[in-house]
Amino acid sequence: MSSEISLPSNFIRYIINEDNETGRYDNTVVTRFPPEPNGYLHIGHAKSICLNFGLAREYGGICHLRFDDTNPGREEVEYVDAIKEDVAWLGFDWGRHLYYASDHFEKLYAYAVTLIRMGKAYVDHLTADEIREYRGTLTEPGRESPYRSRSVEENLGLFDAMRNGDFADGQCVLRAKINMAAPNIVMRDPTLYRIRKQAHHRTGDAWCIYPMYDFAHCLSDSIEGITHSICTLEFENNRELYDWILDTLDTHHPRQIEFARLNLTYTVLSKRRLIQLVEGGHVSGWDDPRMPTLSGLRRRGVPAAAVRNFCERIGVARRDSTVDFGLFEHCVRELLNKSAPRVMAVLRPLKIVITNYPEDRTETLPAVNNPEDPDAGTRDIPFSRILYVERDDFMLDPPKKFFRLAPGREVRLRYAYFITCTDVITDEQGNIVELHCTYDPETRGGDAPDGRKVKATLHWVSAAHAIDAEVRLYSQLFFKEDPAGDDDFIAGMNPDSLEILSGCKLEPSLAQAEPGVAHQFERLGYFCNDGRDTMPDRPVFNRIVTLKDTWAKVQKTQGASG
RNA sequence: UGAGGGAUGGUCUAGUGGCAAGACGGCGGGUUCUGGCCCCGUUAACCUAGGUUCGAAUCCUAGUCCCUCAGCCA
Repeated sequence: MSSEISLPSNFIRYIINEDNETGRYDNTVVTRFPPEPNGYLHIGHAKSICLNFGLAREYGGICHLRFDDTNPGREEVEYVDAIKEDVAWLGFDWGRHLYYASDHFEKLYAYAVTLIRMGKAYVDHLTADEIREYRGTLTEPGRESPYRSRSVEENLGLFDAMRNGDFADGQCVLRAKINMAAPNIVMRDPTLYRIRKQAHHRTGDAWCIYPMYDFAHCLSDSIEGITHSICTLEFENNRELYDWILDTLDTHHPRQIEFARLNLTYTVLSKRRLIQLVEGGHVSGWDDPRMPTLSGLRRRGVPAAAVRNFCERIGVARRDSTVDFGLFEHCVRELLNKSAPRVMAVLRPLKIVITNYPEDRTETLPAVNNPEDPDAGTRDIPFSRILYVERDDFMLDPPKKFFRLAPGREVRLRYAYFITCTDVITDEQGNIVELHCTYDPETRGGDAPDGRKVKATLHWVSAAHAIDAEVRLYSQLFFKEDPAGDDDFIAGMNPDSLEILSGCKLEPSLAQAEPGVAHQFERLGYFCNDGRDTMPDRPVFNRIVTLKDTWAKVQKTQGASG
């Protein structure tokens, strides 16, 4: 933890510091990450996870993982398991502090009974539609339910009957008795319990009434001894009810603090839209490498540390904001540049024959594994007469700033020799099928004894030794910066977000590449073996992120001006 | 137009009455056996109008714009 750079503060730390100064929570910090197990975690959740676990660690406190499982109709163990896996992958440990709101059901029920006894809650037989009508509008007060003045005894009996299953779904609910004219609509006698005759993934058939979020969340926080209950901005209006319930019940009262959720350019982060992508078959699943889900990022090859760094960089505030996706890519590159071993791979092969190199000869040449990490050592790569280079690295009629291979031009093959292009072989249609080059034996290893310079260094692979692979190139799923702003956001999808390349040529060392471990394909980007689709005879690699490409930028401006 | 929030370079975030700072991006340069990394330089902001103050991004007043809320979802 000593390697941490000092970060700018944020408003939450101010609040905690203040609480520590006044001794409000006895100088302890207990936070929690409270996902509902009804979907997969995405990078927006990562912000919350890093915040909650990070603050707890920073202040010497603890952070609970609590599943907010109060709605049996939409929650499943599959999601519970996936969420645990994702949080652990991100690098956080909840230790023995794993909870479920459903753990607290019995206590929650007792609290509800207490509320009834205090005359602060009642069983309402209005239908859902009627409750909506009675609620009023943003500008008009609501009306009181005719069932609002039932006696405590009657309410006690009715609530007991609700629990016993004497009523059908929707027949009645338990409501808090607060104020139907409250300017904050959340306070107009909110529903506390509803009837759901459905099996719950943990409590089975033990219950047929389930607490609503507003009731379960504050009390779960209270029961678990949470001090700072950090949530997103849309719960701001609910804070008044959070406080009301805990004040009325006069029990441990955590402080709810809201922050702005993460938005990212060119991506959607709402659960609803993510589900649409999966169920509509627009992606291959929750862990499609183009998805902003943690499982997608993991499969793509993004290191957890890069996600954590990103979450630190973006900060925490109360204003709505949209982070440039470029910042995320920067964090991924920054980390991978330091850690990823370098290899050579040719994605779009162009055959090269070194005409003055002996046909039966093969030699091995040492290559640096990671210039950023001297301890990474070197490896040997085979060189022979027939090679592949990248098609993009040759141009018949190169423009001004193109430094790579062209007829008559000399370039360096990385860690190998200088070569000069002597002939361009084309087919009947005029397509370039191969290049003939000569090499300078004096330049072995990549330096010319006479000190002559060359403007480009190309990556290459020996044809006879290359591994064939499929490589998947990913780019943004959406064209628009704000895809969610469209009614039909599916129409805004980028049809070329996945490009599959086959017949790619990899250097032999990649035969041992472990799934999910990133390598830099020199001059191209960071890639990793896809653990799911790789077959023994057909490796599949995912592109995690490209390298920055100033040549592409030059090309773009040249294209724009001419 | 009820209530609750929010407005600082293109983007994100600091600032808590005393020189508006950092990161990403952009632009220019250096270095380089990766057009990568690294290094140097540069660009560019306090929503508006008043007020308090020696001094205001910060405090006060008024306004403008944006977000959230009318689930038996969370």
